[in-house]
Amino acid sequence: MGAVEHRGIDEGAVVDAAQPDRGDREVAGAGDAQEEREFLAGYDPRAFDPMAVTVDVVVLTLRQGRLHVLAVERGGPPFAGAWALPGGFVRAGRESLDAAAARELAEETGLDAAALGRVHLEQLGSYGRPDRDPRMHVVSVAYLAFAPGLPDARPGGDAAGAAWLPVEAVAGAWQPETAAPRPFEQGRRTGTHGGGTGRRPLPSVPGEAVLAFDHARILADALERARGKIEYTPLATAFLAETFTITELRAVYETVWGAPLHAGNFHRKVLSVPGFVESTGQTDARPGSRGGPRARLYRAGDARLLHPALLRPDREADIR
Amino acid sequence: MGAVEHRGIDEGAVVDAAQPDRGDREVAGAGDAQEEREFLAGYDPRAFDPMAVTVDVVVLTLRQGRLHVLAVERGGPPFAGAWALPGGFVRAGRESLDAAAARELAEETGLDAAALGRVHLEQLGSYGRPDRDPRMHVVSVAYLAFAPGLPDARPGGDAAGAAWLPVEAVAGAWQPETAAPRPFEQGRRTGTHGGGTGRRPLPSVPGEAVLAFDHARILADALERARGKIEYTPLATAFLAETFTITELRAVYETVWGAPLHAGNFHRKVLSVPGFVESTGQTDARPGSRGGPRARLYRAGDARLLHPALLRPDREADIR
DNA sequence: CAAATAGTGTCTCTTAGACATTATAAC
DNA sequence: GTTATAATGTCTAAGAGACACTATTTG
Repeated sequence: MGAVEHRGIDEGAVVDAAQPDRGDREVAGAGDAQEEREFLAGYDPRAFDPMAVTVDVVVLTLRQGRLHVLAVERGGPPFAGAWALPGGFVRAGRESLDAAAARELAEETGLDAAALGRVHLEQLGSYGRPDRDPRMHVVSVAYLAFAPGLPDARPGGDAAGAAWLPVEAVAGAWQPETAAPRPFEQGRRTGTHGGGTGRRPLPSVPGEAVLAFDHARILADALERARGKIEYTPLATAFLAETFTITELRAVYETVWGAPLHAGNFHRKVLSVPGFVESTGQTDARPGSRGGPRARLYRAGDARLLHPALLRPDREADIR
Repeated sequence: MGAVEHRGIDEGAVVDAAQPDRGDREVAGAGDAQEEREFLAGYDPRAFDPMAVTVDVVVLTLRQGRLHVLAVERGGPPFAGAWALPGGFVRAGRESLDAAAARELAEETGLDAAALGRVHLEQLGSYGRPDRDPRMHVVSVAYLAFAPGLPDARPGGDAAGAAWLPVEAVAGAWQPETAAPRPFEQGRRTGTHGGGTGRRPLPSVPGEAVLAFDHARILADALERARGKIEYTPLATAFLAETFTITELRAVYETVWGAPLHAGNFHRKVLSVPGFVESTGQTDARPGSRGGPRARLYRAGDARLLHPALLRPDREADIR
């Protein structure tokens, strides 16, 4: 993704010689249009191989100038004791995917409705390799959340523990081995991450947290989405309190992108994009600890897209 | 999605006062890490409310200078006789989501592996409102495909018919009522499209095709994704044959974006972006029917991202 | 010949980015 | 005073877009 999106890659691949083998189809009978009621009355939802649907949420926040992800310690098998993304099964027939993600987010963060109202939550993508969970075929719909500074994590639900992990300390997340777009799922499985076997991932560099299932892959995709998203939306403000300084906003970009930005140019750019931030007229109560004038305070503007977008530095290198 | 993604909006919302009610959690027992094997042996996948997972594919192509989407006529209930996106149930335990989408694509288009290799296929997003399918809670993982000119559609699988529908002729797809980002699913249901009740959608403007389920919403999201995707990737070439002229490429952009582009500037821009197209040294065998020089032929280059990206005209208007 | 199209050249305006400068505060 | 930071100004290069122009083909 380039300047104007010079934006993150969502996901993409070319079909590599799909092999359409015949199989079961679901729609039973060929009743008339009128008699759908009868059809539905006799419909047996358990006639298929069972599948489960979960939501997993990648909650990102900034703590001490570093990007952190919320992780839970699994209290039961599979992967008992391992770190995982917070998530859980969707309640069949009772909630939508978005509602399930919002519920998991609320449960695991322990935030009240007011605080949750400032959290950005969006769907990231779905992950459905048959072997990604050893119990059964589980399709996980991953969500991505941007949260402002939050209190220490506390276990919610069945989790044995919860913690904010620095994303650089998660194996395979910050710098995924594959700079290339994700290879088509059904094809080659040469990559090492993703826990493709459903077994516990192999130990990695000491000090690095290893995530259960394919959650390292999900986190890597989430980080790439986040990097792209703040280019063309004002969602970097979702990492900050209701009012913030331009310097704090710049710190968000520098942390998420992992690259320093020019303070002066960034400042002018942010103020020039319509609707990105609006002035509060206030100045920061706690001035810089090492001198300097009090910074002005801003709040998020009403724009939902940045135009022109911000440009991530040094994109030429990884274009191809 | 902006310039560099001035790119399409993927999806996003703010959690509006989620209501976390307690409920069943899935992970049974709290066995030791060592005994996962025993746990799995006694694991009953049917212990949950049943859910089904389908894939639906939005196959876009250009025919006679208009954007078309592949649709099938449903052969059985629900929505028997109505148009729908091609798709079907994922084979539990036997295929990944990507594989299921590729299989459906192959079945419904009838293309061979060679032709499929030129089709771009990517995951679009998942749709999981509990009432989107009257049979049961069905989560649909939607995929988006860009295909070059294809033969007439023919029914595959259980479909009663298949056709390429001009997207402007599909109710609620080309210009969705909500210019705003999709409202959070669990919240307000004021919109008219999506077939939220699970019943057959209400009749719309005569001559407009009405899609079953929430497929109009999926198609609308797919079109927005497509509009953004061709800004920062060279995937517009996926709509064309292996070799093409710059004018043909421009027609793709004009059709997908629904806006005319300046021929001269577009030409220079395309040739200036590294890796977008590469020359074949050939010229078009069939020159323009109304005069003019023979156009040079190009093929897709090796870039996966365009840098700098192409800019969609007139984005200022719909920023907020 | 006229008309239409492919491809290139020229100019202007906007923007990104490098860098300098001024102002304000802590020490 | 020195040092650090906030905020603004200046300059250059690149790119977008408007427009003009030439070349090549059909009829």
